[in-house]
Amino acid sequence: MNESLAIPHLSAVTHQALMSVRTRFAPSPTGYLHIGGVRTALFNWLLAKGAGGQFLLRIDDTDQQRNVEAALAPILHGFRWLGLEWDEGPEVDGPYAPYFQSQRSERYQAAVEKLLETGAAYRDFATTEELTAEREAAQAAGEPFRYSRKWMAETPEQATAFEAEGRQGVMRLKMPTEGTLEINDLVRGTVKFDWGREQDHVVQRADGSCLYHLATVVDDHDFKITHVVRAEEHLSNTPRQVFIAQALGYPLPEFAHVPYVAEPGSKNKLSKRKLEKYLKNRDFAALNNKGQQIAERLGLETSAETFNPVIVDFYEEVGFLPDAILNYLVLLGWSLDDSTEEFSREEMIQHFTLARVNKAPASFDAQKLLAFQQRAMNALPTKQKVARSVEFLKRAGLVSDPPPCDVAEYVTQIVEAAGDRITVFGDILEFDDFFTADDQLSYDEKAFGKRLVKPDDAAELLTAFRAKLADAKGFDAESLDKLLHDFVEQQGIKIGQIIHAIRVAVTGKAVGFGMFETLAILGQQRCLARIDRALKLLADAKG
RNA sequence: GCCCCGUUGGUCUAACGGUGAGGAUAGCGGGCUUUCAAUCCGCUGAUGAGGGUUCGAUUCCCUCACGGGGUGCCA
Repeated sequence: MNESLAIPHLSAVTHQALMSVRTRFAPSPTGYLHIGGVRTALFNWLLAKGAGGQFLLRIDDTDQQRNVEAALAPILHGFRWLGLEWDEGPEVDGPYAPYFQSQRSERYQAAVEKLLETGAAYRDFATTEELTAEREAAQAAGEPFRYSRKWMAETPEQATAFEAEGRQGVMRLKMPTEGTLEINDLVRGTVKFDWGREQDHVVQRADGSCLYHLATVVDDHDFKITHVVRAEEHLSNTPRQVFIAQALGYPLPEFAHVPYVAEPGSKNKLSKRKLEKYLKNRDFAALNNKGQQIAERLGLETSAETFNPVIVDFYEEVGFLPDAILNYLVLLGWSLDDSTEEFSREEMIQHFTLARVNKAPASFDAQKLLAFQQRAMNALPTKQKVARSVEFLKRAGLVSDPPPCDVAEYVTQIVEAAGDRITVFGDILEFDDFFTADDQLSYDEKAFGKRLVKPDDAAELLTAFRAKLADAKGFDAESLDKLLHDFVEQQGIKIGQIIHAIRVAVTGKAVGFGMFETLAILGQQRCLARIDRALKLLADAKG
């Protein structure tokens, strides 16, 4: 063994340990997890996992909301459901706890004091009115606003004097007045800013509470974040954060500003507040309706504000597969090449790079999401499809809980016959006719009219076919296929003249999957019972 | 107003300065069929505008338009 082999190996390990990639996502506890936020979080997660590093969750609750815990729970739940586990953060903690900004005030206070000491910040006593006046004057003069620092207190004497006037002091950054800042953004490349255009931002209010920009810089440093990957709306905020970091003597993290996820069919940022507008988008509305229908069958108490395709909970309730959502989302702003579309979790981790993240926002496309879901669902083994479908059936009250012992077998037949008609697990509920008692089956009025009432020979044919069914020896799909075809030949009719009537009679619906599978699954007794009932209803209808 | 970022079919995207601008999804037409779905075959559809640089521009530069962000004691 020679040394030249051993040494590089060792140093590579050391290097990796030192340079361990740490990323974070910083949600505010708003009570729900936004799909656009998840996409940004996913990029962070992928970057960290791909480098063997850590992904952390930090809670931006500087606003001190009253019920942080309740508002945070759905967010954490959403991350877990998607399988975006965090290495450090709420509930799992970690070496740099606490991970809640509301609990880190002392850290921010210490930073403010240091900024003051080094002259990077100053106490300011301007009133809101005075600042507004300055702003308006600058605007009237057509000049960019820059605070005059008239009420800046650089000595304790000055501060005392201002306080004597009844003024309250805040802490402001003393920003450079000239020069340029160049940052090398991992997505956007070199971006230049003019220091002279930056404001003396407030970092601490009169009541001692600190603002976001200060807090985020301190936290990212404390948590040893190496890559700040966030939405592009923060790009313009970066200079002030760089200033704070440098003033505190922190090394700068890498920055990557990723585009936001846009509204369906537009380039506006996707927001939870404009749902009404999105519902005018056909595809978005279709997805939403699908969800609402499933929710209704499940008996969920939903409202448009808390249950819609912008919110991650929606997908869980309706029965999407997390991997399908991630696969769709990763392609919203990132691509590997000109043709690869399908990625497992591991493949995403393996291939993701910031260099191939797009600069332009990408619109949320409900149809394409559904297409990814469809594909993932088709690839799922029947056994898993059945297990999840049974859960949904139980929740909808269509099978009792605990289910009868043969439920899995029964549902397996349905799932297999349904094939790709099941896009999300909630779709199983559309086949409720397999789970209702024969004398409770409800008939679609339109279908009943068109296929049973209207054709003059419906009752006659159905009665004749019922007799055949009653005598049937085998009741599997293949035998039934033959049975019906023989019947049709005997009667000298086309199959279309009877098969729709049969479908409506036994399922109550105009559409469904293969007729023979349907009959076979229901079994002889139930088919006969349902046909009898349909014939009776038909007779009543014809009066 | 000023500063920063962006702009390829409806949508997501690909294209060392040299491709018939490729793929996906959607749409349309047709076949198959007992309905729906699926499937098969075929088709429509894009480089925001204008100037440069270049033998050659989606790609580089400038101007404009449009969209987004910042200019907050919001995050």
